[in-house]
Amino acid sequence: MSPVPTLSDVAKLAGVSLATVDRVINRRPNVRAHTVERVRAAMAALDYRVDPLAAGLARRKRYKFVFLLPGGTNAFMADLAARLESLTGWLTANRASVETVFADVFDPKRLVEAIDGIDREADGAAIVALDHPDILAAIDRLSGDGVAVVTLVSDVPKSQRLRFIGIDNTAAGRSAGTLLGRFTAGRAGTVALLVGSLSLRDHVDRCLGFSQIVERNFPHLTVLPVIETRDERNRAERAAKDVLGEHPDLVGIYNVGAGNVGIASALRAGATAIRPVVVCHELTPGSVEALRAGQFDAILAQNPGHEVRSAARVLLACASKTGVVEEQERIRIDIFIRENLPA
Amino acid sequence: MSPVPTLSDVAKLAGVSLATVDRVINRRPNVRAHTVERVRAAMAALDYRVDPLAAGLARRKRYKFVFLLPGGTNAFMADLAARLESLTGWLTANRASVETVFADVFDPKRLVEAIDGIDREADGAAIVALDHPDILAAIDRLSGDGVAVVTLVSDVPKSQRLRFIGIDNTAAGRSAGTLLGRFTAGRAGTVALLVGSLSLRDHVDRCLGFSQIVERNFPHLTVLPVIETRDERNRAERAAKDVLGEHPDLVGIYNVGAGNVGIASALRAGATAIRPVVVCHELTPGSVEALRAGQFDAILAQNPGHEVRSAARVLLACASKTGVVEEQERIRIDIFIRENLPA
DNA sequence: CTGAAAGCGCTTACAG
DNA sequence: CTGAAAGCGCTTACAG
Repeated sequence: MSPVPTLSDVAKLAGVSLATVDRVINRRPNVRAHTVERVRAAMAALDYRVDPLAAGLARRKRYKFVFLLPGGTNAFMADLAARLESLTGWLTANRASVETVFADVFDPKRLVEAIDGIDREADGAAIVALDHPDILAAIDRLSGDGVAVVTLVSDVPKSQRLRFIGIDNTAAGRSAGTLLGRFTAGRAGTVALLVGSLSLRDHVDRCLGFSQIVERNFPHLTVLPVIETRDERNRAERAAKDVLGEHPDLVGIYNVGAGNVGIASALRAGATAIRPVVVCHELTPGSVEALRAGQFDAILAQNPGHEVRSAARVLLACASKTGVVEEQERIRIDIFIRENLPA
Repeated sequence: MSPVPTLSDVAKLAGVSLATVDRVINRRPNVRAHTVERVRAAMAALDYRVDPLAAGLARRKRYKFVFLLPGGTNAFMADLAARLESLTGWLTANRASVETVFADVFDPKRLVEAIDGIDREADGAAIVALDHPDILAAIDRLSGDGVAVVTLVSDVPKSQRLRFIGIDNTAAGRSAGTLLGRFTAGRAGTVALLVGSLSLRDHVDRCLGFSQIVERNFPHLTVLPVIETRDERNRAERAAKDVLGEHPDLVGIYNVGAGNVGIASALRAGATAIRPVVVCHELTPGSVEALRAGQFDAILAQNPGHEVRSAARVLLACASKTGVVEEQERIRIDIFIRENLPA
């Protein structure tokens, strides 16, 4: 017997053929209970584990996955798409291909159409979704048709998705609250809260976490009513300008959604006595530049490269019935200040 | 031709045998320049890429790696060892095994012995090293004997190591300086700086980055002379107690090395009017508890799971001559506050 | 310098 | 319900 036991070793020990061992390992039907037992015992005795390389090679199948991402100009989403693009080499090496579809996330009808339009022959799909009943239903239809679904970045918790790949957004909001609160160093005043849309679950969760922390731990800060920017740069700029103009006691801005370039530009235009503390989300050229320039104070982030790799690994593991290294798939809430920005 | 081109497709197109194509792909000797050209052209025309599964299966070789970690009670290092342990499944699946060796990092002589003792038949080694001339020489001997070396956590920059897997420690020190400086919210006073040892490159680098930032950006803070703790819990506790007793104006503590449990306990014993801001390194049960309890304010961390996986992937890629996803191997400086602690 | 053949450890039809 | 044989896409001796 070789140093590492093989299928043949198991077959020999159990006194059956290779095909039968294969049936037991892969839980295929038509094996007598008694035979299953014998094979199981032999596997246990030898501490046998299948060789994924050999199994992958022998299985002729190639896998197909679909990634459904938001269209539009959102820099983070563009980054996500780019990371996915650069993952194709790895995917090909693992006998998989991916089709990327872009859809308008802000419009439930279109998103439903896009989900319903996903090829039912696909082995899996990763979807940046809106938490809306119609979307939930569409995801469940897709899943019911045998396509494994993971939600990416923004979750639809009650759907039949296999798993959510993204950060805990309530915790991210709480982190933003603590950083902003502490960085204001005791100054009293108002704080502006900008979001892309109140119909996006991740944005709402961040608002919740933020408000909780500020109310409890920083009573000298008053959070202004939420402003929606639709994740558009111009609207974010307008909102920041208004807020800077109308509230001379503004000590902080938390931008939950996109549009950071607009905020930086508003900050440049309307210089105040003491610059407000600014906390935002995602490493994009605009946000990084503002952090470097000292206009922003902290960036909360999720790693888009990690997210697409995680989605791909999870879908592949599901399709090929192999395991997942749980710890590796946990997406962390990254905190960046000027000093720990990646090179 | 299949949807994805294979070796046979290339061989057919180039009018040569499989073996010859294999020689060209793997840069084996004894192929006429002209033949090489023909094969290269065919590969390019078909956009051929080798199937790593098939190649891995056909190559009968199994890989052996050695991980050299510090012995002792350091909680982070114990975590690192545990993560490595739980990676064995993945390693086996990839035809690799690892031997873990523990050595005293604080003693150059012993460390040299340990490095010299590494099996020259091994395909690669990951070493948590001390940046010392004798260690450098030992690493270069190992590397010269054909064992690929990566340094882990602490680098020996001028050695022949393939790559360093860890964080930028100067940047980590700068991050600590900014967080501690901003969290003190303008209060003036002294700051204590504890390190494990000034002969550890990572510790010294952190001190450097920290001092730079504090001097430049927080002139109202005075950094006290560095205290060495040898990464021992009791010495750290003693140091913290002394500093708390002797400096009523202490506003901050930065612990560069291990021994966080000792510091937390000193903090509990010697209650001061305003608790000093505490920044430390690594997520360990003790540091996490202190952060949760509000005794510590921030933890800088490197992800030990990521680090051992990265080391394993890099060594495996080197041994099997396959590629590395650069972006995936970059170890980030994680910042944790109570709110973004992993679940 | 080049090629024919065996084999890596599985899975897949097909036959019984 | 079970097995014999072919084959997945490479690499490895061996022969010439």
